[in-house]
Amino acid sequence: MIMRMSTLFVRTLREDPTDAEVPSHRLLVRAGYVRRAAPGGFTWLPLGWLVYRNIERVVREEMDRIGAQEVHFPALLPKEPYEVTNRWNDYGDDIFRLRDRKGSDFLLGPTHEEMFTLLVKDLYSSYKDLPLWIYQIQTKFRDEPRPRAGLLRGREFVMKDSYSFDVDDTGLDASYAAHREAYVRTFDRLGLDYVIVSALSGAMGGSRSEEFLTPSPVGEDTYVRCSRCDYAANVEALVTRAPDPVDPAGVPAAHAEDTPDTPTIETLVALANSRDDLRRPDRDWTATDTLKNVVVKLVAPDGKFEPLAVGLPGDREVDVRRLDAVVAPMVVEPFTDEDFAQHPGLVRGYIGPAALGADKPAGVRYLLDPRVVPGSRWITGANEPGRHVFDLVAGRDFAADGTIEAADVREGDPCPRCDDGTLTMARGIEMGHIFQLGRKYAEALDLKVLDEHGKQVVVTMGSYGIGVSRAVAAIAESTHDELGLCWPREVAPADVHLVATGKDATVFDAAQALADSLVADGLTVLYDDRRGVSPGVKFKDAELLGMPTVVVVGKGLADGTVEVRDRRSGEREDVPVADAAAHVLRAVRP
RNA sequence: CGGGGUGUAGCGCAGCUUGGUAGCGCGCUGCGUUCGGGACGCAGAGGUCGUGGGUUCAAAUCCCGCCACCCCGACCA
Repeated sequence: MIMRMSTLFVRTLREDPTDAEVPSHRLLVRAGYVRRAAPGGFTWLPLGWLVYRNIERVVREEMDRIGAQEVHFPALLPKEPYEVTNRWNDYGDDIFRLRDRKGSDFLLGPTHEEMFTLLVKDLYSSYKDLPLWIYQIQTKFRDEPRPRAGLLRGREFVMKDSYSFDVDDTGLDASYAAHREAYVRTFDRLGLDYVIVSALSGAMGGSRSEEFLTPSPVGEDTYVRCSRCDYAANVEALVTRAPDPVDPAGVPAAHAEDTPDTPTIETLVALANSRDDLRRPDRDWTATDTLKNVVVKLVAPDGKFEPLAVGLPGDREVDVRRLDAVVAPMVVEPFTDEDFAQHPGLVRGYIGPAALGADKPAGVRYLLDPRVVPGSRWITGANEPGRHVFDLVAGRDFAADGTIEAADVREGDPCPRCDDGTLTMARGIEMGHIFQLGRKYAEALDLKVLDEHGKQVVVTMGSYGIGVSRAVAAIAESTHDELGLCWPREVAPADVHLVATGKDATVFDAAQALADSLVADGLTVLYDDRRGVSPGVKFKDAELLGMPTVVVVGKGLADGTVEVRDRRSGEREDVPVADAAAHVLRAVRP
């Protein structure tokens, strides 16, 4: 195929659009790949659509390779299946709901677990039919509170979502592994750098789950990696390494002390170190010795809420993102003055374990950070203004309703998997997510098959997503340079950008002949055949548009040569016209 | 949802304080010159000044509401 710059539906911009902040958004708009059409919605122009389709092709080929079969659902879906699984409510304001003329409720699909489950139920009823892997590449709709960063977070986007159906857990493991392999191959082919991290399954429910993240400063996910082993996790899914339980023998009985004007950890520690009767003989008290109890409100999708107390070492903060991820679909809100007024048992600034727990009068569920192990010794609130308890021992003096992962994660924290590794943090763009759903949807929607003994068994499922439209931006993000876009060969809109410079007709004749020859070899060519456009403009455009190989036919033609450039490395080489086609072919298909 | 900023031609911006003919650069059209790193001259086309209301003889400009975009926070595959 040949595309001519003189007729191509594109307009490159000399200056950056002001509403675009992240590089991929800026460059995709500047280079004429996409245009914003709606809040969180983009129009694909020819070059952008070519990249999009290339990515889609790679994704499709790798799904087909493992034996997944492509289907296609409507985007406009009925409410009922989503009511059965409760997601009509659990998704909250994130789904687009609409009503038809008869008053029936519909939604624009944010994801399709329910529909896939019902489709399989509709057609299959025997273990002999399983495993089954089906997928679609479909536009999804989510009413994001704040679309941002161009294609990276829109309200309308394209996702490849696939679903596996197995009769037992062993089968699910195999399906999961097959998809994981397919994703590895897909992202390798797309030329994306990626990290596979442990993840939470969030609103989807289920157990094992991993995300494919492309490291990027503009990414919205934070992940950790171990400095020694291969542990990697989204911070939301990080499991804290708990210290070993300690023997509390020798710790004095708990005793409450007057600690006036110590509403914060800092003031408490300072006071404890400044008073002879409270000072530790062996060392100073630190924030790590204190047990901070933070109360928040958990709000359910239906608006009902309950208080939750989180107990954690005083040097840690509650990370709302982590807490939120753990309590989904409930959301975390601050515990306000009015809320404290409703719970007189909770003394702001001096809350202690004695008042907390589902079984206590206040009835506040109490969950502990994993670092608060049995036998550990704490300074904490005495539930009276200006008083704290010392030498309160976990397990001996107080208990909680369980543990929770809600404390902030820091660089240098110990690795939860190996003994001497520490964690480093980075940001990434979520490109893919694979998880084992288990039987949640099959149970809710009653998807069962007969096993070999003639018994009804609930099917177990996996769900696997790739952000196809997001990948366009993610690849642009991770491959561009200061000159413009810089596509990997597999996804570039054309193999070769052929630039003819000057006004000499023989140059254009030679360029046309070379273009024809390359096309005959099966390459796609973007040919800058514009007359009267100065060479500088054409070179700048070629760099901005980002085809991997640029061929310049111009002044060298007098000596019988053309120039072949590699967009990424910037290397240039003059080659005889007669060898040009073969040379380019080798560059494109090494 | 809270705080801040911005909406004027396809893109980037000035004009608003102090109300009175809507401007500049790029891009676009025509003619001529130029032709390997975003050329030049001349002549043009193109704008409900985000939107709805208000004040006024008169509103891009002043006042109020709404919408959109960007940033920070909150929230979010």
